Amino acid sequence: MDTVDGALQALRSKGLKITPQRIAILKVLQGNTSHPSAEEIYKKVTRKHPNISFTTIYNTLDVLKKTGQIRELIIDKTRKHFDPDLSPHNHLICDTCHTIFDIFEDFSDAITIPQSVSDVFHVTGHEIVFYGICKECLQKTGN
Amino acid sequence: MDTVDGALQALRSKGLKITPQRIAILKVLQGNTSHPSAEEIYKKVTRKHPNISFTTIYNTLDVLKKTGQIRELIIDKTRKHFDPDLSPHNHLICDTCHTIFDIFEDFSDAITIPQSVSDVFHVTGHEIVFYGICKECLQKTGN
DNA sequence: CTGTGTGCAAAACGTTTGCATGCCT
DNA sequence: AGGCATGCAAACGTTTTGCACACAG
Repeated sequence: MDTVDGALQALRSKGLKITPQRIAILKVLQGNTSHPSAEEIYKKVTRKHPNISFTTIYNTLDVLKKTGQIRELIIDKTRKHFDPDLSPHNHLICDTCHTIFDIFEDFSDAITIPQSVSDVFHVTGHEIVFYGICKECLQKTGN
Repeated sequence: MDTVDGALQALRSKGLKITPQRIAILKVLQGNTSHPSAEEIYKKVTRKHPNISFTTIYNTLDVLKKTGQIRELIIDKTRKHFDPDLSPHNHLICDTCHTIFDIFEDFSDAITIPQSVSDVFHVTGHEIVFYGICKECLQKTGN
């Protein structure tokens, strides 16, 4: 997604409804580069919207995913993460603190599927995940 | 891991114990290219070892992971999968049936971390996951 | 004999569901 | 008015934990 307004229009155009809860969730997501989990979104939304439920968070994330406005990341063993940045990019995840970072380098030139594979599998996309340790954790651990 | 015997020796050399349950689990894993989940391993082991518990499955998988004999795949939203093949390779996952396939093409030439990234993150490995639909599901869905 | 491994049951965890009510359009 | 959205509580599936007992070394 780009802007809250754009996202709202996308919802409206599909007959979906604009609610204060959805607006609040979209505000948290807009420009968010922290790859939040449902719980992180819940916590932030709760600050200004104390009565919101997890059901609504999950429902809205599902709607946004299905309308192609956010991406679900399968990177973390323990929970799902969401990324409002739809531009093609990849991720680094710290083995220690589990923070997810963006990497905008383009590797797509080399990622070509050989004929032998495309014969038996229709590839629609790919995701590269880098594992390692972030600077902060390196310093804490006494490199 | 390569062979059951090799894996057992690796355990022994670390003061860990060889039990019938561990042997049974290793037999299921040896040469297994189906990227089984804990439950799939449990089901297979149960055939010859009806009293084994899930605790032992998880415990053994954890031990094998920590001794570097199997790899845990973070690919599937709903459960963990394990891969005894430690050779560098990547995976395809079918969006429909969630089967995981291997792809042995080497993309590493192009996957170079730029200085700007390695300054703030120490990369130890990476994994490329391809998404799409496998041949079987394509045919069922009426392509 | 020591301590690691096992199996059971219960708990924990993130996520999903059923349902009555609420509210956007 | 109609139907989608909300919030609650309960259910779900996977994984983890506490504990007493068993057994490999």
